[in-house]
Order: sequence, then structure tokens, then C-alpha cells
Amino acid sequence: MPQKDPSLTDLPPGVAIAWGLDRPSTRGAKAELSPARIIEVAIRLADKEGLAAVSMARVAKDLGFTTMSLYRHLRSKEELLVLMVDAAFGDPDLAAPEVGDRAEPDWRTATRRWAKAIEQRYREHPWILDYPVTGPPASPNELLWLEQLLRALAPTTLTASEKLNSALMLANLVRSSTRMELDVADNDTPDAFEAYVGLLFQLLDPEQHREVLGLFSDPELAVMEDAGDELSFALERYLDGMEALMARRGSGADQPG
Amino acid sequence: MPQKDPSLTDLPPGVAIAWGLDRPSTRGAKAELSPARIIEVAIRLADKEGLAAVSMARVAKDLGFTTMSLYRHLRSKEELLVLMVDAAFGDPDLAAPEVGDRAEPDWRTATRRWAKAIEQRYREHPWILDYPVTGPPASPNELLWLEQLLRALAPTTLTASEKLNSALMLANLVRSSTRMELDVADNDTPDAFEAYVGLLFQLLDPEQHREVLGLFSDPELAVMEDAGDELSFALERYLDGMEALMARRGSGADQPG
DNA sequence: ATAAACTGTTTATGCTATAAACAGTTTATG
DNA sequence: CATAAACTGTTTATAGCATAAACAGTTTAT
Repeated sequence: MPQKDPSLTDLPPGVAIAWGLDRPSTRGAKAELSPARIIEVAIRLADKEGLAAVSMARVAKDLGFTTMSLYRHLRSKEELLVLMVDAAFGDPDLAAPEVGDRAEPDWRTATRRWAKAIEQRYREHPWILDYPVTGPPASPNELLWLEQLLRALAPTTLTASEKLNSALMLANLVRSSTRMELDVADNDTPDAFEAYVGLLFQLLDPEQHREVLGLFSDPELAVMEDAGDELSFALERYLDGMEALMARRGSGADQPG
Repeated sequence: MPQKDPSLTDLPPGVAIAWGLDRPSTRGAKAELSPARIIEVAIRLADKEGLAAVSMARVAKDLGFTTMSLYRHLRSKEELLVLMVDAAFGDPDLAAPEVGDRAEPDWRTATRRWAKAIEQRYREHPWILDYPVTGPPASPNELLWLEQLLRALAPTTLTASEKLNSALMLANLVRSSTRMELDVADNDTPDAFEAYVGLLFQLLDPEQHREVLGLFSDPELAVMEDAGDELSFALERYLDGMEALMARRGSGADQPG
């Protein structure tokens, strides 16, 4: 962990490394390990066995080093996790098709595209969803994703704080929808769903829980016609909501919250 | 942990206890401890020192018993957490004012009321937000909250699966908005925000991150005029979106997602 | 040549959840 | 009534966790 500049020491975990602020060391034995190698192996492990399997000891073992060797390159496990998540998000190369389709997409299309793209990353590395969001993004790829979303919203008439709020909510929406879809995909055999509903009917008071029971008795639900499209549904609702705000704004009208 | 009925053993953690399915034991020494007492002390601890402070050893110590004594009443720490969360949500006594204001509120008002009420519970027990949502609700109070939300949505023209999707998304929306607001309230001195923005300007390439930098330079943001109202903003957007769907539905028109 | 800076290992600490065995207590059953 | 079953709480023990501290070896700047 080469770090002479003391100002780097008190940056949030992962920031210094993710941004390449730690200058390479000149003295000392040449390192066999590196943050990048550690992160790569840790991500492979998380992909295969989930985030719970990622311990410092296990990652080190997979690398063929001792546990403590990792601490020469990472300040803490927290730092490892931050860097794993950022690397797993990766660069959002939403390369606009330059030739042929030269028209800028409207903000809804661009936002939808963004949502599907980040959903894909969640599906490739579902364990990202097990790492709780701490605060505003400070790592390179997360900021690139935010940038892309803000570019999608740029043509709108939203104010700055409306844009920021919307962007954060859209990110949350994709995150929680995808989490729900993956949870369901993991646990829901047809049996499990029926077992759940059966349990509800056993436990719930039909009077006190009439809506819940009514809903789960609805034949439409059993068909699960739109299963796996919770994201689209939620997204379109939210986009409609943004559009309604802009329409009100555009027509000069204004209404209290 | 009195449990003779073996069918109770393989219910999800917390379900048997939360629903009072474990019949009281007749033989044996009378218990000094009980799930309720343990949960109560654990919640007090979490309220004061956060969820991270809640270990079996610490809870037992606060109770004046040995660590292992807890396992006579709870099958695992997971079970304790499930029961803590359900107890912390509590009963949603959204008592409709019976006299005088006898008019049923419209669905938007009712939903808004629900959202503010559950937000209040999050604020009283912020550590609920640190416990990840696992699957569909199966504990009594969580189901009561779901019931109340479904009652708010009952008068709408949404289909069953649209209602369920909307309810789950509204729950997610309140959860993540409140989490954001609390995170900000915890960490954001004016200094911290400026430090964050300063860091961004140091690290980001003005070309590659023009929208992010532009946004954070916007004087409107610095004022933080709508700080602490992320929930209302997101909620009204989503409600508008639901309304737009119903309007389209009502006018017979239909559009592809 | 020497000292500084770095890498990786060994050893150790204190925390975590929880399994297993045991002692004591109450009650249902012979 | 005696005994066995069922329960409660304690003691002891284990395996895992993150990470601090000391140490040995290596490379390079001085």
C-alpha cells in the first residue's frame, strides 16, 4: 500500500485506489499482488458463491497468499467491497450508434436504455445488490453511470435538483426492481408461491386482511403474466410521472405538492 | 423454545413466534425470558446504538442472562432480526377519523397518508433500513401495512398485478427515499457537502463528466431548498405516473411500453 | 554502505454465531 | 408417589471473522 501523501489517507475507502491517486512505489520489493488482482479474484468469487463467501481469508487463499498480505494493498475489507462494486458496474459504454441512426434519442428512450443497461450489470453481478448503498457516488464508474443518466435527462425542463432527485430515484427504482425480480427467480418454484399463499390463507384473518387475501386469490396473479417485468412497469410509471410534471410546468400551471 | 409440532419447525424464521403458533409449554421450569422481552431489549439497543451493536452476546448482557439463554427462545439471530423488524414497524393504526370527516379519502390522499405513516416508523427505528428486505412479507405487521396500502389502492382501476406491483414499488420508494434523507441528515454538515463537491471537481474530467459537474455547480443545489423532501418529490412523481396509466386506461386508449 | 520504504508472513487478539453437554425445575404419567 | 419427559438456563467449546503488531526479506535512494 504505497501511500506517502498523507492527504490520501483520509479519503473515503477505495477512492484513492480507484482513481489511481496512489503513486507507484520505487523502493522495496516489487509487489506480486495488486489491488486489481485482488479485486478480480474477489469478484470471481462473489459471482460464483455470493458476497457472503467473500472473506479476506478466502480471497487470499484463492490468490495463493496469506490473509494479511491483502492488507498491504487494501486498507480494509470495506475498501475491497467498494472497489469490487465499482469494478463490477464497469464503464457504461452506452455507445450511441453513431452512423445511420444519428438522431439523438428522446429523454425517455435514453433513460430506458440506461435502465436496461444497468439492470444488465446487476444481473451479471447480483451480489452488488447485497452491498448497501452508503451515500452519494464517489467512485469512477458509479459517477460515469450517473453522468450517463444525467445526460439522458439533460434535454428535459427539470430543474437541477429535480434532475438529481429523479436520477437518484431512477437508480433506486432499477435497483429495487431488479432485486425483486432476482429474489423471485431464486426462490420461486410454482410450489414456493403456492406455499406462500397457502400460508397466508392459514394465518390471516379474512376480515382484517381482505385486500391481501383478495389479491392473492386473484386468478390473474397466479398466471404471473407479467412476471419478470416489474422493472418496466415501475419505470414507465415513474417516467409518466416525470412527464406529467414537465407538462404541468410547460403549460405554465403549477400545483402544490 | 417450546415447539412440539414439527410442522412449525420449518416455517420461515420468526413466523411461528410472530403469529403465536408455538403453544406455551406445560412441563419444565417456568421461563424468565421470552421472545417478547428479548425483542424489546434488542430494539432498545438498536435504537440507541444501531443494528451493528445488536449481537446475541450484547442483547443477553443487557438482559442479564448468558448468551446461550437466548437460543432457548429464538432459533437464530436471523429470527431475532425478523421479529425486531416486525415489532418495530408495529401496527399501522391509520385510524380513519370516524366522526365529522366521514368521507373516504381518494386513493392519492390515502396512499400519501400511508407513505408518511411508514416513513415515520423508519424515522423512529432507522436501523430497519439496515436490515435487507428478503422476500414477500410474511410477518403480521408487515402484512398489515401491505393491507393498508392495498386498501388505499382498492378504489383505483388497476388490475391485481398492477396493484401488487405498485404497492411493492411504493414501499420501495418510501424506503429508499427515507434512507437517502437519513443518510444525508447523518453525514451532511455544510462542510461535508462542499468537501464532496470539491473532491468531484478535483477528480472528474470536465469533459467526460460535464453533466455531473454542471449539476453540482448549480447554485440552486447549494441552497438545498427542497432538502428533506426527496420522499414527497418521488412519491408525487410515482402517483402521477399511476394516474396517467389509469387515465389512459379510462379513455380506452392503450399504448405499448 | 547504510537507511528508508516496501512486501509478504507469522503470530496473536477479540469479536461473532452457535453446537453440545450438563444441572436444575416443573409437570404429566406410570 | 415415583419416574420420565420436557423445559430453562449455564458452561464449555469450536470455527469463523477482521485486523493489529512484530518480523524477515528485498529493493532503491542517499
